[in-house]
Amino acid sequence: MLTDRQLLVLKVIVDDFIDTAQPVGSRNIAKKEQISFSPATIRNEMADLEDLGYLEKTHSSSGRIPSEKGYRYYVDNIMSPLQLSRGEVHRIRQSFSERMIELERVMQNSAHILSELTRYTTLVLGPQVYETKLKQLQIVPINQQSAIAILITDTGHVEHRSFAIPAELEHADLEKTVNILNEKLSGVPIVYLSQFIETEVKHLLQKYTNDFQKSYQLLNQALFTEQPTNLYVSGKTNILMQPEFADIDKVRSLFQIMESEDQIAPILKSEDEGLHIYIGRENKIEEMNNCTLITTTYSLGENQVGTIALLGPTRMDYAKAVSILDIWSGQMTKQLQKWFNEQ
Amino acid sequence: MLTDRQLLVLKVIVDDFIDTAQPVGSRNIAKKEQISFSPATIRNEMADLEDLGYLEKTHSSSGRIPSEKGYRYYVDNIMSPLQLSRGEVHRIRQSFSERMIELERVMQNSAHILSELTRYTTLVLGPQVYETKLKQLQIVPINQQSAIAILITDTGHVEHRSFAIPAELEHADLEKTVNILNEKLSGVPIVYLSQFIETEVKHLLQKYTNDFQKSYQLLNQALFTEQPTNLYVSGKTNILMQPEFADIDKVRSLFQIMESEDQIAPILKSEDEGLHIYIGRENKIEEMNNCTLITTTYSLGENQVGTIALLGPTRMDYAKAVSILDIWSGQMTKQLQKWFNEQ
DNA sequence: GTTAGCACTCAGTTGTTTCGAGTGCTAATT
DNA sequence: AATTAGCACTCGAAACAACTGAGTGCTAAC
Repeated sequence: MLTDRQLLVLKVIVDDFIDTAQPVGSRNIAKKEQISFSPATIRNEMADLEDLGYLEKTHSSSGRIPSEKGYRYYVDNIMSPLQLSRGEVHRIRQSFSERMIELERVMQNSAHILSELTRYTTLVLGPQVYETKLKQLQIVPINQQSAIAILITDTGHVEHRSFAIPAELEHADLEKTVNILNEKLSGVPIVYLSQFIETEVKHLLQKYTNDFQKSYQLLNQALFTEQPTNLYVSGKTNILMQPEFADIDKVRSLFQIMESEDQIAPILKSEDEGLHIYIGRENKIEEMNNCTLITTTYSLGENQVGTIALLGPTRMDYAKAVSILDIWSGQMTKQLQKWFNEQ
Repeated sequence: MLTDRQLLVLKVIVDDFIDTAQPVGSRNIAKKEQISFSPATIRNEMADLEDLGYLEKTHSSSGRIPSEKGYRYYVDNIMSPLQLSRGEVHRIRQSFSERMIELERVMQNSAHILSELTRYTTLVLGPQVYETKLKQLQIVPINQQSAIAILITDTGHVEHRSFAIPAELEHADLEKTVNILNEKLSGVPIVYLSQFIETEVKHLLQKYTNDFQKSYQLLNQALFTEQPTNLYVSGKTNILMQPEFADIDKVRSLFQIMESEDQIAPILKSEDEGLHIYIGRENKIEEMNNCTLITTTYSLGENQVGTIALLGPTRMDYAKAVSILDIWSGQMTKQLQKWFNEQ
């Protein structure tokens, strides 16, 4: 267990390093008002903290920087949640003020605002697709050859896709197909759609339409295209502002990671809900080993869970980042509950 | 006027520098097969080319690099269009294979493919909004409180917006309003919409709906929101691969420019159609002064013109970039014509 | 237990030297 | 008259030494 003075020294070092990105020396610590003892004393304490693994030196006669363990301790035991400014809280609230029908807009907007407030990179992962259900399907003809399908899921995902109407499909068949689809498919989980169509819809189409082949083709074009993107990244450029990314190679590899949803999505999906902090090598992606990732979840309905995360250097303003995520996820969950009940 | 030999030397230097990003010395030039004279001769030619302003030295005893004037001469008089590989042409063609209903998808897809093929950054600017006309409007109710409006313009822009249905609006009124809107608004240029509504639609609504206020509110919510994004950027990360952007500060300022549509859009809108090359300081943005921007236009209907551009270092593979843009814009214009006539 | 004092360490900066790729000029060659 | 070999010269880059200063650890005094 650390003494009070060790705690204080550790806190001052972490705070200072978060601020300046420079190793902290005993002399500078002694200058702070909170500190009432001499550099020599601090040096002794620092030596002890280093032995315990909370601090590191960049070289034998440098000041100290926090180790990953040091950050961990700071985050778990020292850090006090920051009181956000009224303006900051307002901005977060604001992003929920529009009527929420499309979850996408809210997520995109949130990503933008959070990355502006924190100056870190924001990653938002939408709710898991395998749980979402089709709520409504509309097919709007545009002209003789084409139509637009509008899909709305119970998670507020709205999507339009345009597609060609199979040539020579009779108008009556088109109408019937749409009716059948609309009636039968609402409430069906997206992942079971194709299976469900085989077992429940196919025979109806065969029975009620004149040209089954064409109707079936229509249906497939309307419903099955690529999966919608589920990951929103905002503020990538903020990474460039951090001195730890002065090296272009690091930026390059990190940017490449962030461009592929496949690599990012798994690490955002944490096992359990709530706030998680992954400091340095605690996350599994090598290119991110000098970063910290703070994730938190928001929930929509029963099991539907999405994730929002902030990515910054390990030397991150933890207090602020955590406070902002907390407020956001609280607001988000509240809003979603309200919205979910309304439906 | 340059002699044939000067032309050859200039070409070899530009080609070599495009390839290696290193100043080119007389010795290395002499080694090339195309060259049948000694380093000393080349040195004399290089000195002349430098006097004429086509070449530069990085320091007094370095090899030569092309000046902006040198690139300009190369582009205007020396460069021969590159024969693209079958695979490359195929990839470009492919991006037009889907049925085109939504211009957005095509643009996004094109941006992606071109930045992959060239390894530069691609910027696509959609057709000017002030010329586009509303082609069709559909309002699809989702539940008691909300509906989705689908707007389709004659340029193939498809957009959906969700909005709240004003409380207590009668269903009959909703239907009537939609009908009136659909009937009256198609073909109206977007920018005149609000004016047109005042003069042509307002009195109809007053006449045929019970609660004019509510209907009018509905209409405004459905039609007037932010302007859709018109600029698609792809392959920003490619910039990081260029050795001229090893300096993080340059990357930073360039990325910041590219994030704001306001700054990029004006330089993409060139006065006249066809291909344009802006080498170095020929473009007006200071942060882009060591870049080359190659733009070309595509047209849709009569006056509707969009722009696509490739952004890379001044040391760009001009021949390839130009060929690729040429092919793309040809395909695009052809497809759009076909599509436009069909409608 | 705390702190002043001091020797020691090491990154970073500055100055010096060396190396080599490249030039420009002159004189010899074709 | 055009080309080329030869050579002195230039200058960036790399390698190395000297110097500086912020910082440490240890010891002895307070």
